[in-house]
Amino acid sequence: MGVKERRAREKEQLRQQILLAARELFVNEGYENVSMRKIAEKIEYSPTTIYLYFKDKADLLDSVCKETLLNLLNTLEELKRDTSDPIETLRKSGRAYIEFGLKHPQDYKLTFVIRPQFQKGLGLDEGSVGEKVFDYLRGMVSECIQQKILRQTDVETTGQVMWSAVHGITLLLIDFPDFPWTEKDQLIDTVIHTTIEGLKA
Amino acid sequence: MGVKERRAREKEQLRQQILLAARELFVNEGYENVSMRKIAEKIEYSPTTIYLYFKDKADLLDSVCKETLLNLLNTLEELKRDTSDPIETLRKSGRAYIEFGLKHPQDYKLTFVIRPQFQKGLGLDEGSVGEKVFDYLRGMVSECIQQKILRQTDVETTGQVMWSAVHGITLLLIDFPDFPWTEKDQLIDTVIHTTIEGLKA
DNA sequence: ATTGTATACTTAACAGTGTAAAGTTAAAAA
DNA sequence: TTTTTAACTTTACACTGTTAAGTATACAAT
Repeated sequence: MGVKERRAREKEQLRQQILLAARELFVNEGYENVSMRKIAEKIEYSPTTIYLYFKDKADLLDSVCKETLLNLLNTLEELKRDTSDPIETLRKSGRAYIEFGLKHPQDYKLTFVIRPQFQKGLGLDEGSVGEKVFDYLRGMVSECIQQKILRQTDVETTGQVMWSAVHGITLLLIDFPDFPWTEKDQLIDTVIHTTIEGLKA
Repeated sequence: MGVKERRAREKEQLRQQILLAARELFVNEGYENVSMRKIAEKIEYSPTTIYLYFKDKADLLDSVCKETLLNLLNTLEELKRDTSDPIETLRKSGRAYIEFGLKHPQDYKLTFVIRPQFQKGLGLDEGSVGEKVFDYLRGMVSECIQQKILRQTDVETTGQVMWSAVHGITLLLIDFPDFPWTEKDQLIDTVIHTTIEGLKA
């Protein structure tokens, strides 16, 4: 009876092993430079074995990105408990989002730039992790508006403006590391501060 | 005597032909899905001929992006003449930038996302077109600050915040077309308005 | 205990990739 | 008319994602 369960466990284990190897390679070498054969070599299985666990390379990417989103969500949610001032929470969340991107630049690009190129269906579908991340943002913004801290415009727009701000600075800092940015921390703070102030006005 | 010049002209012509074919294919099929053989087929030359004109595929991409930046720069500079109110110019330029990105989404991604992945040296080097685009932005911001319309902080940071705002919303709108954005035009206006107001405060 | 069957994995193969090296042809220079 | 140079092509290599067919092992049924 327990045999079947053990088998299932072993299968899941290999699945995780593949996922881990894929993530490491994607992050270190870049999605395009990682071949199925490289992943296979790393886990010491034949290349085609991967196809027993994932539909194709894009599906593998998909799963890696889902994990990344989960990590991001956890990072953000840990934060929420701390303060009760909603605007402070918003500010901190913005910083945490950007720092997450800068700490895991490849994961961030994989999730928010590379993946959309392959999967038009953005992974923000109903019930997805992506949607939960945006729900988190929506909740924060909503609180700020309720407390009349932000100009009472609709929650959606406000949230989207906020997202676009942190997304923009994150990607620029990742993609153009040699650009003569002003001091990084100060720049990030200014972006967040500017956006929030602008949303108040 | 004129022979050599005619030859040079013909060479340049083929170079342009390759560039045109590459751009069209990149834009329509995506950089990764375009092979040197496809480009060659389009111009009716053998694949390796391209290598007589461009170092490799990345170099081809490089040249395409340079053109894109030139187009962007022209679009922006045509705009500057119109108004004398610097803040209005800034607002219009922001809109123009975003609209350029949305009108040519593939070109935009090629230039600001794909290319940096291959060429670490961002094409914002001294004397480059990329630098000129940022110079344009710097100039506008500088005027606004001189007229004390924007909070007197340093020009660089202000410009970078502005860039990050327009870059962010542009990429999000391109990459997540199925996301439930609020009305697009209004969202874009809000992003620009928010950022500028935030920079004033 | 022996047979049949499903499961997990591998081998072989296909059509395609970027690109280097060598070969070809035709025009210009000597 | 011969030699040199320039423009282009052919061939080839090592690699890619992925499909189809093959194999071996563990389980179930007789």
